[in-house]
Amino acid sequence: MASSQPESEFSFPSACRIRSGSDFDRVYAEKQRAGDDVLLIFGMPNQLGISRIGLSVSKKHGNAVQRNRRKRLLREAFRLSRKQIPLGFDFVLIPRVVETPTLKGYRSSLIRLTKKIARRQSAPIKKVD
RNA sequence: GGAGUGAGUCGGGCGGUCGCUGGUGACUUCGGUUGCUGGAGGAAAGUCCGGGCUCCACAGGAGACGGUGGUGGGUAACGCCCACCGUUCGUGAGAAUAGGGAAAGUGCAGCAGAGAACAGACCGCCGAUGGCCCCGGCAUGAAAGUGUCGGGGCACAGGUAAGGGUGAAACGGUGCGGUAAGAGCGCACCAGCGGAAUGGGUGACCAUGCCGGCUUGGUAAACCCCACCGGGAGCAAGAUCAAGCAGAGAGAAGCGGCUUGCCGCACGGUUUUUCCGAACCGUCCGACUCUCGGGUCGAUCGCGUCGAGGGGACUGGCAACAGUCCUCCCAGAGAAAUGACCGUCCACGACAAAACCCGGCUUACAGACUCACUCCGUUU
RNA sequence: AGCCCGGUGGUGUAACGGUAGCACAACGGAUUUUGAUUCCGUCAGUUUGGGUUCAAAUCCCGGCCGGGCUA
Repeated sequence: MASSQPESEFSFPSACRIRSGSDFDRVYAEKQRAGDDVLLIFGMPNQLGISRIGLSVSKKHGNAVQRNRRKRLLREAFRLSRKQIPLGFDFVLIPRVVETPTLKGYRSSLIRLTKKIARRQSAPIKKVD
């Protein structure tokens, strides 16, 4: 990802998503996690210089519409908060079962928990301010 | 105006900002950037049927197993749809209907009840006939008695399914005759069953009268019989390419002889060494290279411009639907695209999101609207 | 996404179409100084809606819930 483009700060290209099952398994195997009332996050550093997210929404959240709703809110939260999220990590986001999820809640949890994981990692990480 | 029945349509709108994604054009440092444009449903759902498509299997027939079950149409096909018939429900518009066969055969019916399937006598009724008892007459006899006729009684044999009660169901109903009491025992009408006939209908079936024996029950979503249909699996099907790993063959650097572990020659390495030559070791495995077929991760196709497609008009048909012409191209992802925020309007937005594609069925659903029809009330 | 199973008290399980049993658990009582054990009793169920049948946990058709297999 050394190439630089005039890409908007709020964009969300497909390169920022974890796409393969082996990547998911690696993140789970690292067992670095942080959580609160609305979210549970697994994380580990990658060597890409960019942070990626993967989503895992269980059937407990309801039907396909309810599950899609939560995934979209999480993606939106990530997209709008990319400046505040540490770079160079793979995160797997698992929402907890909540009746009415909100974008605000997901954004604040996402920022707080990803920073928590990044701080915990002893490996040298560069942060965005 | 109220209540309702049936069929159908829609299922938040508009504007802005930031994003995602397919197609296409331009630019490109080949990473992308950018213009235009498309981007969930009536059920996308449940996966209950039917097809297309793909692979596997496959001579034909019968049987087994499974499914369907009024009739006639529609359809690629169906368990779907349309029209009609029968039955049941509703004042009605209409609704529901797995609706072939029980006089092919087998089985089943708890409890209650007297009796439950070519049934049955508990109470009741009768007791004509037979039996027993009493009284009287006559005959016979010396008498006891016996026989016979008449009258009365008992309810013993027995007769009786009209009445009671049980049950989901009790072997037709009403009336007259009949009888000891009764009974389709006889007759009339009604209901039901069977038969042939006439008329209508393609048909299911309907209508009409006639004849028959007087009755032959229920259950096949029990086994079964009859008719018709069905090969199996499913896009995680399947096809192409193919890291890695494993396999086979060949090569580099081995062949020959026989006494089968030795000899001969060839080659490679080490030592001695300028070279030749000599001595020793090796030419076994492994590694390496090439080829081959199979094939995992992954990639591409399947896969969405072309379909049993959508819209419109006309024609045929009661309709489902079919035909002709014109017109349109209308989601295509792959950890999986439609979202977020702001403003604004209103009946404040239900159920719910494609994953190979179609035709149905079933189930969920805030509300809004259209058409046709029925009943009740009011006015004229 | 496709395919395939199952559902009986709180739990584990029985029941040719004919009164839904059994064990454990829970509760109450007796025995015991108390508790355990033992004995007696009580409570509680066919996942749900229809249909067939005189009668359905059972047969048939939908819904709901749970589980499994296929990369």
